[in-house]
Amino acid sequence: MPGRGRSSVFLEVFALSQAVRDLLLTTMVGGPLTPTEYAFYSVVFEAEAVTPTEMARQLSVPKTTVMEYVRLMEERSHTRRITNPRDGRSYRLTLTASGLTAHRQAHDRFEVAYRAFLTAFAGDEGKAQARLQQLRSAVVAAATRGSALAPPRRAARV
Amino acid sequence: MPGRGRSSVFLEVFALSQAVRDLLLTTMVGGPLTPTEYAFYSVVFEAEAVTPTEMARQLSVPKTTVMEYVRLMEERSHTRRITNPRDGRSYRLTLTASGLTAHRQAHDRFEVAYRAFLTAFAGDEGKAQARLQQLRSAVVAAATRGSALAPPRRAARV
DNA sequence: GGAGGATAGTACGAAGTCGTACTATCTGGG
DNA sequence: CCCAGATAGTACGACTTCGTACTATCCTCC
Repeated sequence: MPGRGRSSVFLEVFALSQAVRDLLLTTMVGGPLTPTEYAFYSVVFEAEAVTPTEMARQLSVPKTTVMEYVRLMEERSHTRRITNPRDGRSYRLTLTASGLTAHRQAHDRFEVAYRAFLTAFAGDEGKAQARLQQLRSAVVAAATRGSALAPPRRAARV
Repeated sequence: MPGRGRSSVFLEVFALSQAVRDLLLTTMVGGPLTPTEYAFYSVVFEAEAVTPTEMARQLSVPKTTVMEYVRLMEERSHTRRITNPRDGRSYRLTLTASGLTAHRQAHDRFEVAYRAFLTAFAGDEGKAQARLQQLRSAVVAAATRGSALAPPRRAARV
């Protein structure tokens, strides 16, 4: 019998992400971007130009969610599409001038929260980030193997 | 100028939580509980008896979200209220027999995913969990200080 | 070089999650 | 004892996020 288990890494990840969300919400309120929006803008910003699918991969988020934010960014004229001559299905996104401005302004607020966090965190930021990436790699690997073995969502008959 | 920043711990936390969510969704589908439901059930299970507010604190989740899950659990008769003679506003929750059964069944599926993760993760589970808790503590601390200084949501005039 | 399967993006509707505002109860000081 | 402020839970509506199903384009190998 499980008894009073020591919980799990996954439960702690869940709680951690909620805490981050909460912190950023209170800090970034009043700015041009919500925390989640800022995350998507940042991916476009750092990559210079990305496809929606690539964004989904980098954030481990479903495509449909990405598309919702793409829609939002375009509605604000914060992003522009670059057609990909190599692939007619796809396109790449970049931030427009106003998109860059919004990102920078949001970044300033983000930095306030982030610095408060770093102050409270007695540890190596780089190491922490590396460990998180390691965890995610393992989770993604587990998901990949799992879906390779168990997934027949629709039945994969021979 | 930020250039192509190395991203941040927060962005990685976001991506990690999404990856976990994705893994658990595919693994726990077909079971009695969704991954998030399982999280809430687990808190009640491990604590024997908890108040909604305590659940919110443990998971860093808003009270309203907790209440939605409490409603769900009660609708299924998976939980029971224990009135608190000390505090008439509050009550504590415990899992009923059927609630325990659902939790155990969901737990079995959860374990499959969790073991797949542990296999892929070449590291110390306990340490990883401890580091995550450390991160959360820092985030919560930053949020607390922040709200103590900046928050006047309504204006805190003297 | 054409058919079959995979992949990129889209449309649409539904479920999950949450913020705001409110009521009831508790607690501490006058 | 009672008032003021704080805290526990609730009601309600809105926004976020997502799953499913679909179309268009690409790839590959016969």
